[in-house]
Amino acid sequence: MAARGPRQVTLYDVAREAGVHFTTVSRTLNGSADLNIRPQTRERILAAAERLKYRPNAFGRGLRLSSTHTLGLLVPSLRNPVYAAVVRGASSRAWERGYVVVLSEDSEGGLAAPAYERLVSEGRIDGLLVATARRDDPAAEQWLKAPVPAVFVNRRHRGGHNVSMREEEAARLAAGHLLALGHTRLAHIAGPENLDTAVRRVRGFRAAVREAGHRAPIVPVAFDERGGYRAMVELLGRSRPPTGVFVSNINQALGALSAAKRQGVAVPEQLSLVTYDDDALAEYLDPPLTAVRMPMQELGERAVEMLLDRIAGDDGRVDVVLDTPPLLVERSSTAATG
Amino acid sequence: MAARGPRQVTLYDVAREAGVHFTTVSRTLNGSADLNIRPQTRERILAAAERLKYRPNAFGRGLRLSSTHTLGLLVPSLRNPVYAAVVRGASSRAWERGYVVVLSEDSEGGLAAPAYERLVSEGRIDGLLVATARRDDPAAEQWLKAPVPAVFVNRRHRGGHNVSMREEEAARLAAGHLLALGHTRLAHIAGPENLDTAVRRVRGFRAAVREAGHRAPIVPVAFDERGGYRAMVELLGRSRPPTGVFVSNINQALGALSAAKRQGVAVPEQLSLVTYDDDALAEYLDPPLTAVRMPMQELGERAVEMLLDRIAGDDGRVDVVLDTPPLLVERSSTAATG
DNA sequence: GGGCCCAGAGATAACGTTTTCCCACAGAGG
DNA sequence: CCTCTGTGGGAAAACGTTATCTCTGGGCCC
Repeated sequence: MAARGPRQVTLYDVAREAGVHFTTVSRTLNGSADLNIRPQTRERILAAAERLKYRPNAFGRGLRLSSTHTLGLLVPSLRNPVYAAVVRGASSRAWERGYVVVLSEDSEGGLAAPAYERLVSEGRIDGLLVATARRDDPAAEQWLKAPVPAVFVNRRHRGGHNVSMREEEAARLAAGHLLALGHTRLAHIAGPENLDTAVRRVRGFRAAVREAGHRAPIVPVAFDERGGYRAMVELLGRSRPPTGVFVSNINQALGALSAAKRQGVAVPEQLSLVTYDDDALAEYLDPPLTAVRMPMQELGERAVEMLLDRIAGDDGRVDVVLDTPPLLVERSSTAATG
Repeated sequence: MAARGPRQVTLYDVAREAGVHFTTVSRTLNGSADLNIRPQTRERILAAAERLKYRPNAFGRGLRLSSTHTLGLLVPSLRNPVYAAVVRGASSRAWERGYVVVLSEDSEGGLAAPAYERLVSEGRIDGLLVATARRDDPAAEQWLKAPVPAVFVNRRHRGGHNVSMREEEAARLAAGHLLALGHTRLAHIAGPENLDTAVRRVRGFRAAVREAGHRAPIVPVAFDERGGYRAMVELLGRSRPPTGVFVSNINQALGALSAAKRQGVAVPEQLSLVTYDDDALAEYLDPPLTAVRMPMQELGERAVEMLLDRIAGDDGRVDVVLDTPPLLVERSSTAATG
């Protein structure tokens, strides 16, 4: 092995430098409750620690305290740019609190459960953020009675601790926008029916449409480009195709837009499109997509806070819904009916 | 705190169950070299471990072995879907090898260095994958002489261990495609000049164009939609605008395409566009983008392998270039010159 | 002046591993 | 009968922390 830098600085190194016992260093640095230390000694220790750039070894500390200062984060897919925002929010908030985040992607729906299983059974994490749970997921039940606390992100799980957003309202906002533009033949391209988050959007959309005295088809498909494409093809093939469509996810929106154009349907002239999930992406499509912006980064942050509370023993808040309201960002994919 | 499952199973638990000393369990499970153990005892131990689902505590083991079985991964931005593939490749390979990956995003160019600093100084990682280094990055130098080995991913750093792809060839492929279609007025929307990976693409593109007896402008901009947009506006504003453009990154391509359309330039009729980085995204744009597909997932996998070799003490391979050749995926954004 | 208390710090134990060393016992050989 | 050599496994130490318990002077009160 190539010669590398020196090994980590330990309490013993600092103690030697300061001329005290190593436990004294520990107590001083931790601001121990029964600290009876001469200011002068204290200064010497602090200076030594500073000079040597002492940082407590995470594994030594973890072993002693049986706390790892590490959180697990399970996300469905990193291909959805929106999850990048969740990851960012969670990582940065965790970082501020002295925690590290281990990410696990449930790309093809198989790795998350065993990955979690290993992280927990090896004692690597203090808690888990779950953004992947399906409604019928047996793994979710397992997480509930695991030795570490879990928080469901953007999912609501019975008996679990959840943090979510005002999704129904977001869907209402989108539907309301289309209705206000004079559209009466609406439709919703939804996510999988076993995803709580998708169901909530459906609920909001449906309620808004019904209140306006209309009915609208819901087409549930996978949360990706392909799903959106197929759903749009299906909708446009109907005898009375919709003139206003609310799409449940940005990847789907890309597919839906593509399908409309290939079928020769002009957006927004013949078809208005609103998408859930705002992202820089939406701005650069043709036409730029009207979108409902959701506080994804904040979602990640709050989830971490809730999890840290639970780790600290405070299980008080069970369901958190973010205050931040959905924001409709109007671009050029929606227009008044001719 | 809510009552949760029992604490972790330790060697002592297994030992009690099997009726032996706990160190005997450890040696048996690890297949220790000097294991002189009665087959019958061995079976009893294995069965007990199985029954109790024993998994060694990562921190106890880490402390003893001074190895964490954790790798750090620094990526520039998760918004680029291509990095999602790198993350996936690295995570899955690491997982197979019994390692865990800690992701750190260098979103606004500030967090990566301190994040790394903390991971290393707290003894949390055995090695680091760096996909963020700029050519002039002072942090990169620091990583070279750090107490843990680093591997640069998709970057080549002097004095470092690097794994990269056939990027020059990829750029040649793109340029060659445009030339073969009869284009003579080419241009390249490049990435930042202080990124090794961007420079290599420029080099390949420039060489191919020169060999064909032409000259072509290079416009270096940020690796995002906005950068691509501005670069395209600039190119189209020239007195002799290009008819064939090679874009260095999928996010840029989105911006470039958007700019062309807003300027009323038809793609591919008046302008052919090829992008580096293939992604499902490209398929659903209008028109679907011709792209050069690169083995991003394999890049992540190989980087992990190289890093694990280094951790094991094998510093043999210094520069790895993936064999997998770039693949031109022809779609509808390129066409022969009228 | 003797006991007491308190400041100021050292000593010890424990977290869960792995590794090295050691010990007991059996059978064999002299 | 005594040592010698394996065999099968126990004992101890160490990794770097933190929490608790203990020790040592010196000053104070009575």
